[in-house]
Amino acid sequence: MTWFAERVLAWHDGHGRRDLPWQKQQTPYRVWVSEIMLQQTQVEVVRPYFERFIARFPNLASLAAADREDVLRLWAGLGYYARARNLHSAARQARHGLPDTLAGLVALPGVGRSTAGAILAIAHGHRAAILDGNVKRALARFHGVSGRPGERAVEQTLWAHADAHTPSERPGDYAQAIMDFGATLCRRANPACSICPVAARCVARAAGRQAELPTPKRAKPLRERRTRAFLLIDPDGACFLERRPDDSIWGGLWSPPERPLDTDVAAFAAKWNIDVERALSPPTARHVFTHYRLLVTPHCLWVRERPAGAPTGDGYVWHRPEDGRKLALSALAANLLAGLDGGFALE
DNA sequence: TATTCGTGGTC
DNA sequence: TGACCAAGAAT
Repeated sequence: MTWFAERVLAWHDGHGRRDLPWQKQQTPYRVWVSEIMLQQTQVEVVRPYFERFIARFPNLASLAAADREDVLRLWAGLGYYARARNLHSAARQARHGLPDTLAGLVALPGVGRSTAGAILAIAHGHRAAILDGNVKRALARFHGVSGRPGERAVEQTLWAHADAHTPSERPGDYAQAIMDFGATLCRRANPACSICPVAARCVARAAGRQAELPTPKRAKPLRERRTRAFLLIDPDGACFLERRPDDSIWGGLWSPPERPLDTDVAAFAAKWNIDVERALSPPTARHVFTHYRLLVTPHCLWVRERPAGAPTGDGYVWHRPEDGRKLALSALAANLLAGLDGGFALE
């Protein structure tokens, strides 16, 4: 075992997080679900979603037998909904048991090399490397790897370091140790070098380059999309929703209909002023109803404020040009139900 | 290789 | 408070 792995593992044994929900019964199914939820998502955000999901779908068979709608409902609010769609699809593909090889796991939708490695190491005890954002940051600093992760050469170098440090003893514990180490000590900002178990041989630490590594992505210009939301409210205050296409944002979830700015409002209203489905608890539930009044968001801008390279960041925000007030679309319908001004939150 | 996908944490 | 990004994968 390398000095680095030994030190990180020892640190985790004494100070790491070892009582997380998915660390209790480390079955392939539970590890798989947790690793998918944890993609680009912090531990404390995942925790309640994991508990609810496992309570409802305790094993592979129950998930495979579930309706996709129910899977998405449990995922609502967690983001990156392709993960839920892929998870459900993969459960049906592997209905009789998850693969226990790298190639078999990577063949499942939503499972890449790093997630497959985590499942193999944690659930099966195989010597498999992982390379998530935490590991990239820790290894880039420890070995002084310059260059943006994303460049082929940098990626290859980091994978090589990750593999070299992965021990044949306790590979699952090491996988969780190195991720926890990156998340809690070798943080992006304010790394805890003073108590770091590997600071003595850290290249970045010796050179005072902790803040420079890993090399940050290039900042990119803002983009903007303009669309219009159609908010149909029935006499009870329920809001009409429709299911979004899988390949769009919030794919598979329910939201107020979204159309181009030049959409014919009258035609749209005529089309929907019949029996349609409504939702009492947007954006996922459906009910049948008949009469709606149509509210059209006034010159709403659907603005992508995030710089590309920083995934979604400030998110998708509805702006009202008159006063600049803004609100996430996910809260728009809820505010309409509450009788707030045009769906925009009031101070 | 670059973009897209989301919500919330952090400074 | 806006900017950046987190237990990545798909396209």
